[in-house]
Amino acid sequence: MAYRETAKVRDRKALTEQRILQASHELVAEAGFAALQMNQVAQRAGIATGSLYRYFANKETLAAEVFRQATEIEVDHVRRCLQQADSCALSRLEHALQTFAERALKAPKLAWALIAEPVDPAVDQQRLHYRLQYANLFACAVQQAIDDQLIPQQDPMLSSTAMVGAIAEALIGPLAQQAQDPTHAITHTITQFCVRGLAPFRYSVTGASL
Amino acid sequence: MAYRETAKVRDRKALTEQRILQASHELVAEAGFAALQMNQVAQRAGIATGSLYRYFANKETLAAEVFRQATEIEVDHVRRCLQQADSCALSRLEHALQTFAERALKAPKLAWALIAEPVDPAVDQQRLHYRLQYANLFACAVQQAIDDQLIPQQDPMLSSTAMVGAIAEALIGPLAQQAQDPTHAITHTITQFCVRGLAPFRYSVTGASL
DNA sequence: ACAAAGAGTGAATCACGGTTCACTTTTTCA
DNA sequence: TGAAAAAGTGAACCGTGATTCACTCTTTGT
Repeated sequence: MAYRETAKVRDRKALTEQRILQASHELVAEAGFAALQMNQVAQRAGIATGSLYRYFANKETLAAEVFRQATEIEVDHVRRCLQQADSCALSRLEHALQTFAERALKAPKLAWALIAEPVDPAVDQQRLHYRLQYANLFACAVQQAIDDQLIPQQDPMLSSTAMVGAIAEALIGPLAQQAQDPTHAITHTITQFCVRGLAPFRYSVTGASL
Repeated sequence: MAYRETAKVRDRKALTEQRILQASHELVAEAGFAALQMNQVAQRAGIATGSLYRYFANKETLAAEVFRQATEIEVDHVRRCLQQADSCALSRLEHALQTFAERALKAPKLAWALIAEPVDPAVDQQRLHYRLQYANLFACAVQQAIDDQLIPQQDPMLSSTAMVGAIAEALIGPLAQQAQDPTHAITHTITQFCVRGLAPFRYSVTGASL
């Protein structure tokens, strides 16, 4: 036996894998999973098509991993918003929604790919998994708000899903008109819509928010 | 010239075209536009693959027509709800949302295909067109409610889009758990979420709806 | 320096599904 | 009835894009 993987090789392989994932991420962010084509990925990563298959068993696996990483980042952002301990559950939720909305609006193709684009069973399963994480995060905040009697009793999961849907549709749906209003105004409006949906009785008759 | 299309032939052709559209509609309703494959359509319609092309120039055209017809039906349902003159704008809107939600929940695959599934440019353009009709209908009701001072000033189009998104996501998104609650309860809940999103100050402190 | 083992390559292959077209069948009318 | 015109057929064709594989290049330990 005259060969055993050494650190140098391991590092190079790790680097190549990173380049593959990076290239894939770029393609998806630019034009969705439909643009994730094996020789495009290879070309952008600077390797041969065949080499891809030394790193990922098949396209499904690669796509699922790209999806997983991308969603992880998004979920982390939202989680961080919800962990700030310096305000009430409802404000934190509002902040998280706003972040979610702003990030979606800044990278609409990516957001669409993660939220809605159908790909294949493996990715759809990943999507389900991370969707659950998302929904759980929001739902958890909703539950806290309920416990704190800031909003009335309701199914937190359903509300959470509805809020994600409202934001997604308004910002990246087919009718999302590009930047008629400035970014911040539009995300604020839609966030307010969501929060009001949860919490009718915390708002005064003049409609002023918390 | 020893041939000119006669009534008999015309009728038969019309019938065949109907069968093609019917078969296509079934396939889409069962598994989305991805299942709209030319030889599947032909088989279900009981004709040869080649014959399809005597009726539709290509798949794009067929898909667009299937989409158009299906959406027309849905839009009509909603329009009818909004035309009832016997109640206030907000009640009508609520009724329309409820109808939209119930129909989506009963045929989720079809709803998904019409609302979200990406197909091809021709269909996407149709989608944009009918989405606009949809949004306009809801937005019109929202505007009326604003004029009647039932809800505060807001961008009716944005609210309308958000409501459609909330319903779609909650009912047919990847997290749409099948029938945990009875149909009516779930559509009612989500409808209420939407209406509250519009109209904070019409609700009393107890959270009772109009 | 050499041989074993893995890593890298990219042209060839394969699967899938839309489209075509040479052919058959049906319809119409003189 | 016969010939023109159209309708119907389905196997062959084609483009696209994932996957394979026979080959070359690198790396490693003796």
